Amino acid sequence: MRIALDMTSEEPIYLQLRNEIVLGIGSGRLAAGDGLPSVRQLADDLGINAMTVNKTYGLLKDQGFIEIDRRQGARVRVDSTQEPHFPTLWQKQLTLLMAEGLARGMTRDEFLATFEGVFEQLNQGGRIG
Amino acid sequence: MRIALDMTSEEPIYLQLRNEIVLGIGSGRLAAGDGLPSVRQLADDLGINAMTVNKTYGLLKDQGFIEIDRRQGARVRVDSTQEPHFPTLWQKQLTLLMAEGLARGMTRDEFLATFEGVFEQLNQGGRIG
DNA sequence: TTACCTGTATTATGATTAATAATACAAATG
DNA sequence: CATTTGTATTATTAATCATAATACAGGTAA
Repeated sequence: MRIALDMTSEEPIYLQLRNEIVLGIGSGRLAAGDGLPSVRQLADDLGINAMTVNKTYGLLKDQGFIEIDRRQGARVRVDSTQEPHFPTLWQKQLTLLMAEGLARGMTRDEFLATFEGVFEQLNQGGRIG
Repeated sequence: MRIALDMTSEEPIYLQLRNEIVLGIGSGRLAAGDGLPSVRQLADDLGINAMTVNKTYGLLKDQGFIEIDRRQGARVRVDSTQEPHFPTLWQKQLTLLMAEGLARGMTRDEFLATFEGVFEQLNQGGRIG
């Protein structure tokens, strides 16, 4: 899976990496059970420190997206669903995002159109099989 | 307008404040042309430093949500729309958010329902007149 | 067993950011 | 002329980010 990091961004590297992996899972490019590279391997590929990757993996584990097995490494969880207050947080983020859109003058139709477009995009990203 | 800050949050105060104001604008509780409190006034009310409020106002100005007039203070912009690469950024954020939802097992219908709910909530928040 | 590769913990360092505090200043209002 | 606006400056404290160099426990495979 291709991962692009912006070293000039003010967004921390470990967060960028976390987001890229979540995007991979959400789009299906990373399927449940798929293994992730080892922290050293991925750090080498991306040209960053292994502890930074480790921080990302720890975060993804805490957030329930992956599970970590000694020796086997990190794998995408089969049931990423069970996070207690996820719905509340998610809705809060959506509220802020939509408020920003409304403040910019977006209409309900524009919301729906963008929504549909993103959904399509994510659904096409998956693998066949 | 009521503003609640969480001093224990890891989200910076100036960002929390920025988000609260954007929520105010998006929901219509703050209408175009409305004046915001002075930096010192708001800082006093919230029990934070005036320079922190100033940082928030500067950010909101840079992002096109408010305009700042010496002596008159800060006012909500009438045309918050004209920000060049806003649509791209907005879509990127929505993509990440929806990917997170998909990874959690959310369905298309759940997306739409939540979306409608948040839209309603924001539209009811506005003022009459 | 031995050698290797997992994630992880530790300690240190340098750079940046967040928040506060105490002033000070230009500009506009009353 | 006194007041209030946003803003700039300087300093300080605390926290975060990223790196580096190791080291360790625990599985795996030669």
